[in-house]
Amino acid sequence: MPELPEVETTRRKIAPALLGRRVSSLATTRPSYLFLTPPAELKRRLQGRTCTGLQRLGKYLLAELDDQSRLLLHLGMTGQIFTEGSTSLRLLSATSRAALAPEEQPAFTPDRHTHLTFTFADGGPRVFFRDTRKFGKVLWLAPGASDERLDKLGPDALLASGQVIFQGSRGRRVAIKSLLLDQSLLAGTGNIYADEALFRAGVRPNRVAGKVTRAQCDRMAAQLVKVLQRSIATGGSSISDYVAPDGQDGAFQDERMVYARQGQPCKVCGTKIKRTVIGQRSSHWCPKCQA
DNA sequence: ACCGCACCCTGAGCGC
DNA sequence: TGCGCTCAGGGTGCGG
Repeated sequence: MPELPEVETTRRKIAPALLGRRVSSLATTRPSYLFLTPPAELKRRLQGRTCTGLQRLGKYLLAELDDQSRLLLHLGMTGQIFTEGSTSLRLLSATSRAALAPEEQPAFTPDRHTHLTFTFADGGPRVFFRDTRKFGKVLWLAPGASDERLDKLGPDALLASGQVIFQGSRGRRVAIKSLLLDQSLLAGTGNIYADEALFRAGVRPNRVAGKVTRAQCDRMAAQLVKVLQRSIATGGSSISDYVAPDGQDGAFQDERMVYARQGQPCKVCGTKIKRTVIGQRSSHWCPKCQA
């Protein structure tokens, strides 16, 4: 689910439900891949704490706590953070959703994929962290502690510049698409928006990074920023407050030019959109619009 | 330093 | 209905 726009949307949505509320207890699932801090320690560290700030670093969320410690969260591929009582339709499969009338929305109860359940001292709505594939991450950071994951992040993708991409790409033989996904170059770019930015910049995803011109880098940076901002404005590609009864996805869905549109006509020139695999990620592009 | 690839895990959708 | 296969918005760690 989450690239920069989805994580930012999550941050904005969840912040009001988190800030200033004291955690009375934390429930977790069993120790697993996603717990970089073991569940038992996590409970100990977070009980009694109050969240004083929530920031986004690339695709990471970093919660600041009242004892100066911090909680690092990553949503991986399928992570979701949401409050009790928010619509739970998007937690169900598309087929389950379609079968339900709006008034039949079931109340969400933590299931085996709900790895964190925050209960607050004020007795208000709980906050859940759910991740079916467990590619997400949960890490508690002691006051003043740093983490290599954060240290190696490049500048935020919303601040992308042609200069950064140009310099970072010199001498590199990887595909430019792979470079755009490198979080140490720019933090926050993911598979959808890399493809969308490359289309809008008119650059083929498999171009050797070191051969991309300065002018192309300028276009890629400008289009990346534009597409990310636009997606944030529409609430991201799949995370949104409102999910139509028919199970329709997020608003940015309709604005995608290439991602997951293989075989369909290019919205600009009508040529069939191609799909190829670059760096183990599916890539979508127009053979005519992208040189 | 760079590069390509295996791997972490679960579920949906498809063809047979 | 079930089986086997492919696919999925991410990141790490390994060997060459």
